[in-house]
Amino acid sequence: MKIGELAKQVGFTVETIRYYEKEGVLHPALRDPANNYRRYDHSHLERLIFIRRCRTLAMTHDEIQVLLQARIQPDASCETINELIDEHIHHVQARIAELQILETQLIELRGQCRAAHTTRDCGILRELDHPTDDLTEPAAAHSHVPGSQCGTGPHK
Amino acid sequence: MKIGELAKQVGFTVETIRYYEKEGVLHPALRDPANNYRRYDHSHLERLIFIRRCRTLAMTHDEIQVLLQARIQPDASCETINELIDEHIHHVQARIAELQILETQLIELRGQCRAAHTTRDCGILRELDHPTDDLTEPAAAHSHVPGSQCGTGPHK
DNA sequence: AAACACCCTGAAGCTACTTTAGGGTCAAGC
DNA sequence: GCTTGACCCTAAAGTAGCTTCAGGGTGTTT
Repeated sequence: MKIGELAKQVGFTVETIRYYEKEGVLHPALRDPANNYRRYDHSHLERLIFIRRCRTLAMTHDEIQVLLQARIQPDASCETINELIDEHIHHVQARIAELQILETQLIELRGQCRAAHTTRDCGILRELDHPTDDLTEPAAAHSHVPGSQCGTGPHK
Repeated sequence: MKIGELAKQVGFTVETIRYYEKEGVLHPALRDPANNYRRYDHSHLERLIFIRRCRTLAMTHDEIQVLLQARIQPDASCETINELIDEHIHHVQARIAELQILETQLIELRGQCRAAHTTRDCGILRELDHPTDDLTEPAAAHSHVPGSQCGTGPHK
């Protein structure tokens, strides 16, 4: 199977798959001696599906590496895995909580200016200029689950 | 006021303030001719507090630039501002919804392995290996409010 | 005069990719 | 046999919003 075919089957772009190889998340493919094209088999496909599932669950490459490592040690305890998932759930929950606070603040801010008039009289700007509540930490500061401005592009 | 003093007052690091100047978010400071140190006055402080408030609300630098621009055109309509905030609220809400789906999926996954045993029998790994539900898009794909792996470091 | 806190610059690192630039391969159609 | 278009390759730079590093000057205190 060539890389384009594999990409189609797992729902990554060709570039992403090559990137994964470079980063060591995916084992290097064998090359066709005739043209240097990468050749993939079923094991690559399985591994990529695994990786895709993990990314869908918003795990980092580090976390995925831990899981992939565990996967090839069938006799080891799976406690590490359970802990990893638990921690990850906590990250996600923390991020949700942060964003909900953010949502509340934004809605309140929006309420400062219901009708459109000049910026001079805009309650939103006024509020941003002279915060009534204290300067809290930026919302995205401490979670590994991101805050508000990173993942712009699509995956395919 | 020197940069360290300013940093302390607004809650950014010195490096962040220098970065903002380089990026054009903050106007360049005057320099002390004796030692080339940056000198700040009250207007810089106000502007930085404004920026900090916006970042706390998880706005991008582009969004902040729009607001800063509006702030110096007191006779213009503030409709742009209202729309910007509305859109931003939608981004945040979309992100929350995505993360809540993610949370559900993770908790269900976690439920596949309640007791610690060998990885061979770990329900979590089994589930990741052979996804029962279809391969959906990664959770962070389409929102400008990030998904799960960007904002690692603290702000101060 | 040494120690230490503070200031400066420019460049690289971070995450997980995407985009760009420049070029080779292969099958089909004229 | 030659072009067209789909596919493959690499290396490097760009994305967002900083942080960290390397290397060096300034200023106050002891």
